[in-house]
Amino acid sequence: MGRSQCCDKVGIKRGPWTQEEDTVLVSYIQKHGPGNWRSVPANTGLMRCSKSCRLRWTNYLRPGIKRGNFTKSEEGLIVHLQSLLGNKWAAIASYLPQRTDNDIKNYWNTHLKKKIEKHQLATTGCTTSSDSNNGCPEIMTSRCHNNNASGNSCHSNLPSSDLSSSSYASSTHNISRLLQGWTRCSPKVKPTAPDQDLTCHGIQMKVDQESCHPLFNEELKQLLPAWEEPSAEASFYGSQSTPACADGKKRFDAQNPPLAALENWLLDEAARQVDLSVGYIDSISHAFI
DNA sequence: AAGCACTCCAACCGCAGGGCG
DNA sequence: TCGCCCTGCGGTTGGAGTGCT
Repeated sequence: MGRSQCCDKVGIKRGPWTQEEDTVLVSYIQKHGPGNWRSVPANTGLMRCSKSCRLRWTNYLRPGIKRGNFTKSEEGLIVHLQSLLGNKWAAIASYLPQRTDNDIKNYWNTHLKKKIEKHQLATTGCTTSSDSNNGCPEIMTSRCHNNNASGNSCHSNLPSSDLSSSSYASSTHNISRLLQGWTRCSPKVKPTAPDQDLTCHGIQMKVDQESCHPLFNEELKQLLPAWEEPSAEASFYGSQSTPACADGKKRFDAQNPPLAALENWLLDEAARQVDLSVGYIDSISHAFI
Protein backbone atom coordinates (compact mmCIF):
# COMPACT_ATOMS: atom_id res chain seq x y z
CA MET A 1 0.00 0.00 0.00
CA GLY A 2 2.64 2.41 -0.93
CA ARG A 3 1.81 5.99 -1.28
CA SER A 4 1.93 7.51 -4.67
CA GLN A 5 4.99 9.61 -5.21
CA CYS A 6 3.63 11.38 -8.22
CA CYS A 7 3.45 14.78 -6.58
CA ASP A 8 6.88 14.66 -5.02
CA LYS A 9 8.71 15.14 -8.25
CA VAL A 10 10.42 18.39 -8.98
CA GLY A 11 9.19 20.33 -11.94
CA ILE A 12 5.58 19.54 -11.24
CA LYS A 13 3.42 22.60 -11.63
CA ARG A 14 1.02 23.43 -8.84
CA GLY A 15 -1.64 25.96 -8.20
CA PRO A 16 -4.59 27.11 -10.27
CA TRP A 17 -5.12 25.58 -13.65
CA THR A 18 -4.92 27.67 -16.76
CA GLN A 19 -7.27 27.56 -19.71
CA GLU A 20 -4.57 25.98 -21.81
CA GLU A 21 -4.09 23.20 -19.32
CA ASP A 22 -7.81 22.59 -19.09
CA THR A 23 -8.05 22.45 -22.84
CA VAL A 24 -5.29 19.90 -23.03
CA LEU A 25 -6.79 17.79 -20.28
CA VAL A 26 -10.31 17.89 -21.65
CA SER A 27 -9.28 17.07 -25.16
CA TYR A 28 -7.21 14.18 -23.91
CA ILE A 29 -10.07 12.80 -21.86
CA GLN A 30 -12.45 13.27 -24.76
CA LYS A 31 -10.21 10.99 -26.74
CA HIS A 32 -9.26 8.45 -24.11
CA GLY A 33 -11.77 8.86 -21.35
CA PRO A 34 -11.04 9.46 -17.69
CA GLY A 35 -8.94 6.92 -15.90
CA ASN A 36 -5.35 5.81 -16.14
CA TRP A 37 -4.42 9.16 -14.69
CA ARG A 38 -0.85 8.16 -14.36
CA SER A 39 -0.49 8.32 -18.09
CA VAL A 40 -2.22 11.66 -18.51
CA PRO A 41 0.69 13.95 -17.71
CA ALA A 42 3.05 11.85 -19.75
CA ASN A 43 0.78 11.72 -22.77
CA THR A 44 -0.36 15.31 -22.68
CA GLY A 45 2.80 17.05 -21.66
CA LEU A 46 1.02 18.66 -18.76
CA MET A 47 3.41 19.51 -15.98
CA ARG A 48 0.89 18.30 -13.44
CA CYS A 49 0.85 15.22 -11.32
CA SER A 50 -1.75 12.59 -12.06
CA LYS A 51 -3.60 13.41 -8.89
CA SER A 52 -3.94 16.99 -9.87
CA CYS A 53 -5.28 16.00 -13.29
CA ARG A 54 -7.81 13.65 -11.76
CA LEU A 55 -8.91 16.23 -9.24
CA ARG A 56 -9.25 18.92 -11.83
CA TRP A 57 -11.38 16.62 -13.92
CA THR A 58 -13.56 15.20 -11.20
CA ASN A 59 -14.08 18.44 -9.34
CA TYR A 60 -14.34 20.89 -12.14
CA LEU A 61 -14.17 19.72 -15.72
CA ARG A 62 -16.33 16.64 -15.52
CA PRO A 63 -19.64 16.99 -17.36
CA GLY A 64 -22.76 17.33 -15.33
CA ILE A 65 -21.27 19.36 -12.54
CA LYS A 66 -23.50 22.06 -11.23
CA ARG A 67 -21.72 24.95 -9.69
CA GLY A 68 -22.89 27.89 -7.75
CA ASN A 69 -25.40 28.29 -5.00
CA PHE A 70 -26.90 25.24 -3.41
CA THR A 71 -30.65 25.05 -3.48
CA LYS A 72 -32.69 24.52 -0.37
CA SER A 73 -33.43 21.02 -1.52
CA GLU A 74 -29.76 20.31 -1.82
CA GLU A 75 -29.04 21.88 1.54
CA GLY A 76 -31.71 19.79 3.15
CA LEU A 77 -30.46 16.66 1.54
CA ILE A 78 -26.89 17.34 2.57
CA VAL A 79 -27.85 18.02 6.16
CA HIS A 80 -30.02 14.96 6.16
CA LEU A 81 -27.42 12.66 4.73
CA GLN A 82 -24.58 14.10 6.76
CA SER A 83 -26.48 13.36 9.90
CA LEU A 84 -26.87 9.80 8.73
CA LEU A 85 -23.58 9.11 7.07
CA GLY A 86 -21.22 11.49 8.76
CA ASN A 87 -18.47 13.03 6.69
CA LYS A 88 -18.81 10.52 3.92
CA TRP A 89 -18.74 13.17 1.28
CA ALA A 90 -18.40 10.80 -1.62
CA ALA A 91 -21.43 8.88 -0.41
CA ILE A 92 -23.38 12.07 0.07
CA ALA A 93 -22.27 13.31 -3.33
CA SER A 94 -23.67 10.19 -4.92
CA TYR A 95 -27.09 11.46 -3.95
CA LEU A 96 -26.35 14.82 -5.48
CA PRO A 97 -25.01 13.76 -8.84
CA GLN A 98 -24.48 17.29 -10.03
CA ARG A 99 -22.31 18.17 -7.07
CA THR A 100 -18.83 16.98 -6.32
CA ASP A 101 -17.81 15.66 -2.96
CA ASN A 102 -15.37 18.52 -2.71
CA ASP A 103 -18.12 21.02 -3.33
CA ILE A 104 -20.36 19.44 -0.76
CA LYS A 105 -17.55 19.23 1.73
CA ASN A 106 -16.68 22.87 1.22
CA TYR A 107 -20.27 23.92 1.47
CA TRP A 108 -20.74 21.95 4.60
CA ASN A 109 -17.64 23.35 6.23
CA THR A 110 -18.31 26.92 5.24
CA HIS A 111 -22.06 27.14 5.55
CA LEU A 112 -24.04 24.27 6.92
CA LYS A 113 -21.74 23.28 9.73
CA LYS A 114 -21.77 26.76 11.13
CA LYS A 115 -25.49 27.02 10.78
CA ILE A 116 -26.09 23.79 12.58
CA GLU A 117 -23.64 24.47 15.34
CA LYS A 118 -25.19 27.83 15.86
CA HIS A 119 -28.60 26.29 15.88
CA GLN A 120 -27.53 23.61 18.30
CA LEU A 121 -26.12 26.20 20.60
CA ALA A 122 -29.24 28.31 20.42
CA THR A 123 -31.70 25.51 20.91
CA THR A 124 -29.99 23.15 23.31
CA GLY A 125 -27.00 25.01 24.61
CA CYS A 126 -24.97 22.08 23.47
CA THR A 127 -22.04 22.66 21.19
CA THR A 128 -21.72 19.26 19.70
CA SER A 129 -19.55 18.88 16.70
CA SER A 130 -21.70 18.34 13.70
CA ASP A 131 -19.10 16.03 12.29
CA SER A 132 -20.41 13.26 14.39
CA ASN A 133 -23.61 12.32 16.01
CA ASN A 134 -22.03 11.67 19.33
CA GLY A 135 -22.88 14.92 20.94
CA CYS A 136 -26.37 16.09 21.53
CA PRO A 137 -29.01 13.49 21.10
CA GLU A 138 -31.01 15.92 19.10
CA ILE A 139 -28.83 15.68 16.12
CA MET A 140 -29.88 17.72 13.20
CA THR A 141 -31.94 15.42 11.15
CA SER A 142 -35.36 15.73 9.73
CA ARG A 143 -36.56 13.63 12.59
CA CYS A 144 -36.02 16.39 15.08
CA HIS A 145 -36.74 19.45 13.07
CA ASN A 146 -39.65 21.60 13.83
CA ASN A 147 -41.75 23.21 11.25
CA ASN A 148 -41.57 26.81 12.17
CA ALA A 149 -40.89 27.58 8.58
CA SER A 150 -40.76 31.18 7.76
CA GLY A 151 -38.66 33.59 5.81
CA ASN A 152 -35.22 32.49 5.07
CA SER A 153 -31.79 33.82 4.50
CA CYS A 154 -30.54 30.93 2.51
CA HIS A 155 -28.89 31.23 -0.79
CA SER A 156 -30.92 32.34 -3.65
CA ASN A 157 -31.34 30.12 -6.61
CA LEU A 158 -29.22 32.04 -8.97
CA PRO A 159 -27.96 30.10 -11.89
CA SER A 160 -24.35 29.25 -11.64
CA SER A 161 -23.57 31.38 -14.60
CA ASP A 162 -24.50 34.38 -12.53
CA LEU A 163 -21.59 33.80 -10.30
CA SER A 164 -18.95 36.29 -11.04
CA SER A 165 -15.34 35.52 -10.80
CA SER A 166 -12.34 37.14 -12.24
CA SER A 167 -10.23 34.03 -12.19
CA TYR A 168 -10.18 31.68 -15.09
CA ALA A 169 -10.48 28.61 -12.91
CA SER A 170 -13.86 29.73 -11.67
CA SER A 171 -15.36 30.48 -15.03
CA THR A 172 -18.01 27.97 -15.91
CA HIS A 173 -18.29 29.49 -19.32
CA ASN A 174 -14.73 28.56 -20.05
CA ILE A 175 -15.43 25.05 -18.99
CA SER A 176 -18.57 24.95 -21.06
CA ARG A 177 -16.66 25.87 -24.11
CA LEU A 178 -14.11 23.22 -23.41
CA LEU A 179 -16.79 20.62 -23.15
CA GLN A 180 -18.45 21.34 -26.43
CA GLY A 181 -19.15 18.04 -28.03
CA TRP A 182 -18.62 15.99 -24.95
CA THR A 183 -21.44 13.54 -24.84
CA ARG A 184 -20.56 10.92 -22.37
CA CYS A 185 -20.92 10.52 -18.68
CA SER A 186 -18.02 8.19 -18.52
CA PRO A 187 -15.83 6.18 -20.81
CA LYS A 188 -17.28 3.12 -19.19
CA VAL A 189 -20.63 3.87 -20.72
CA LYS A 190 -21.82 0.96 -22.70
CA PRO A 191 -22.51 2.07 -26.23
CA THR A 192 -25.58 -0.07 -26.41
CA ALA A 193 -27.12 1.16 -23.21
CA PRO A 194 -30.03 3.51 -23.36
CA ASP A 195 -28.88 7.03 -23.02
CA GLN A 196 -30.43 9.91 -21.32
CA ASP A 197 -30.04 13.52 -22.15
CA LEU A 198 -28.44 15.76 -19.66
CA THR A 199 -27.60 19.36 -19.79
CA CYS A 200 -24.24 20.39 -18.49
CA HIS A 201 -23.34 24.04 -18.45
CA GLY A 202 -25.90 24.45 -21.16
CA ILE A 203 -24.44 21.68 -23.23
CA GLN A 204 -26.60 18.77 -24.13
CA MET A 205 -25.02 15.51 -23.16
CA LYS A 206 -26.09 11.93 -22.99
CA VAL A 207 -25.86 9.91 -19.87
CA ASP A 208 -25.97 6.20 -19.56
CA GLN A 209 -28.45 5.39 -16.89
CA GLU A 210 -26.86 2.10 -16.07
CA SER A 211 -23.51 3.56 -15.33
CA CYS A 212 -24.76 6.34 -13.14
CA HIS A 213 -26.23 6.35 -9.72
CA PRO A 214 -29.79 5.13 -9.79
CA LEU A 215 -31.01 8.29 -8.20
CA PHE A 216 -29.44 10.13 -11.06
CA ASN A 217 -32.47 9.33 -13.10
CA GLU A 218 -33.93 12.47 -14.51
CA GLU A 219 -31.56 14.40 -12.32
CA LEU A 220 -33.42 13.06 -9.34
CA LYS A 221 -36.39 14.74 -10.89
CA GLN A 222 -35.14 17.92 -9.40
CA LEU A 223 -33.81 16.14 -6.36
CA LEU A 224 -36.27 15.44 -3.63
CA PRO A 225 -39.50 15.27 -5.56
CA ALA A 226 -37.98 12.23 -7.22
CA TRP A 227 -38.70 10.24 -4.13
CA GLU A 228 -42.31 10.24 -4.92
CA GLU A 229 -41.51 7.10 -6.84
CA PRO A 230 -39.84 4.96 -4.26
CA SER A 231 -40.73 1.52 -5.42
CA ALA A 232 -38.17 0.97 -8.14
CA GLU A 233 -35.35 2.53 -6.21
CA ALA A 234 -36.36 0.81 -3.02
CA SER A 235 -36.28 -2.51 -4.75
CA PHE A 236 -32.97 -1.64 -6.26
CA TYR A 237 -31.44 -1.09 -2.88
CA GLY A 238 -33.50 -3.76 -1.33
CA SER A 239 -31.05 -6.21 -2.77
CA GLN A 240 -28.31 -4.30 -1.02
CA SER A 241 -26.70 -3.42 -4.24
CA THR A 242 -23.74 -1.19 -4.09
CA PRO A 243 -24.52 2.03 -5.84
CA ALA A 244 -22.09 2.76 -8.56
CA CYS A 245 -21.63 6.07 -10.23
CA ALA A 246 -20.33 7.06 -13.55
CA ASP A 247 -16.88 5.79 -12.89
CA GLY A 248 -18.25 2.45 -11.92
CA LYS A 249 -16.63 2.47 -8.53
CA LYS A 250 -18.37 1.53 -5.39
CA ARG A 251 -19.70 4.41 -3.42
CA PHE A 252 -20.33 2.65 -0.19
CA ASP A 253 -18.73 -0.03 1.80
CA ALA A 254 -19.40 -2.09 4.84
CA GLN A 255 -18.50 0.77 7.09
CA ASN A 256 -21.44 2.73 5.91
CA PRO A 257 -24.94 2.22 7.16
CA PRO A 258 -26.84 -0.44 5.26
CA LEU A 259 -27.96 1.27 2.16
CA ALA A 260 -31.21 -0.57 2.03
CA ALA A 261 -32.08 0.70 5.46
CA LEU A 262 -30.91 4.15 4.64
CA GLU A 263 -32.78 4.19 1.40
CA ASN A 264 -35.90 2.87 2.96
CA TRP A 265 -35.73 5.40 5.68
CA LEU A 266 -35.13 8.18 3.25
CA LEU A 267 -37.86 6.92 1.03
CA ASP A 268 -40.19 6.68 3.96
CA GLU A 269 -39.55 10.32 4.36
CA ALA A 270 -40.46 10.94 0.78
CA ALA A 271 -43.81 12.39 1.58
CA ARG A 272 -42.15 14.84 3.83
CA GLN A 273 -39.19 15.65 1.69
CA VAL A 274 -40.48 18.82 0.20
CA ASP A 275 -41.29 20.05 3.63
CA LEU A 276 -37.95 18.78 4.81
CA SER A 277 -35.95 20.44 2.18
CA VAL A 278 -37.67 23.75 2.36
CA GLY A 279 -39.33 23.96 5.70
CA TYR A 280 -36.49 22.42 7.58
CA ILE A 281 -33.86 24.63 6.13
CA ASP A 282 -36.19 27.55 6.51
CA SER A 283 -36.57 26.71 10.13
CA ILE A 284 -32.85 26.43 10.57
CA SER A 285 -32.02 29.60 8.81
CA HIS A 286 -34.84 31.37 10.56
CA ALA A 287 -33.48 30.23 13.87
CA PHE A 288 -30.09 31.56 13.02
CA ILE A 289 -31.23 35.07 12.38
C1' DA B 1 -7.68 55.05 0.93
C1' DA B 2 -5.35 51.73 3.57
C1' DG B 3 -4.90 48.03 6.50
C1' DC B 4 -6.80 44.28 8.74
C1' DA B 5 -9.99 40.41 9.41
C1' DC B 6 -12.86 37.22 7.61
C1' DT B 7 -14.91 34.13 4.03
C1' DC B 8 -14.83 31.02 0.42
C1' DC B 9 -13.22 27.43 -2.47
C1' DA B 10 -9.81 25.35 -5.65
C1' DA B 11 -6.14 22.66 -4.93
C1' DC B 12 -3.02 19.93 -2.22
C1' DC B 13 -1.60 16.27 1.11
C1' DG B 14 -1.43 11.92 3.01
C1' DC B 15 -3.66 7.70 4.05
C1' DA B 16 -6.64 3.70 2.77
C1' DG B 17 -7.76 0.15 -0.04
C1' DG B 18 -8.47 -2.48 -4.39
C1' DG B 19 -6.24 -4.66 -8.36
C1' DC B 20 -2.75 -7.22 -10.18
C1' DG B 21 1.53 -9.66 -11.04
C1' DT C 1 0.46 -14.41 0.20
C1' DC C 2 3.02 -10.39 -0.55
C1' DG C 3 4.26 -6.09 -2.29
C1' DC C 4 3.80 -2.56 -5.67
C1' DC C 5 0.92 0.53 -8.39
C1' DC C 6 -2.82 3.34 -8.83
C1' DT C 7 -6.95 5.67 -7.55
C1' DG C 8 -10.34 7.48 -4.22
C1' DC C 9 -11.39 9.86 -0.13
C1' DG C 10 -11.39 13.17 3.65
C1' DG C 11 -8.88 16.77 5.98
C1' DT C 12 -6.35 20.81 5.38
C1' DT C 13 -4.25 24.84 3.28
C1' DG C 14 -3.35 29.04 0.71
C1' DG C 15 -4.67 32.81 -1.73
C1' DA C 16 -8.11 35.71 -3.88
C1' DG C 17 -12.08 38.25 -2.87
C1' DT C 18 -14.90 40.92 0.26
C1' DG C 19 -16.28 43.50 4.21
C1' DC C 20 -15.23 46.30 8.08
C1' DT C 21 -12.88 49.85 10.66
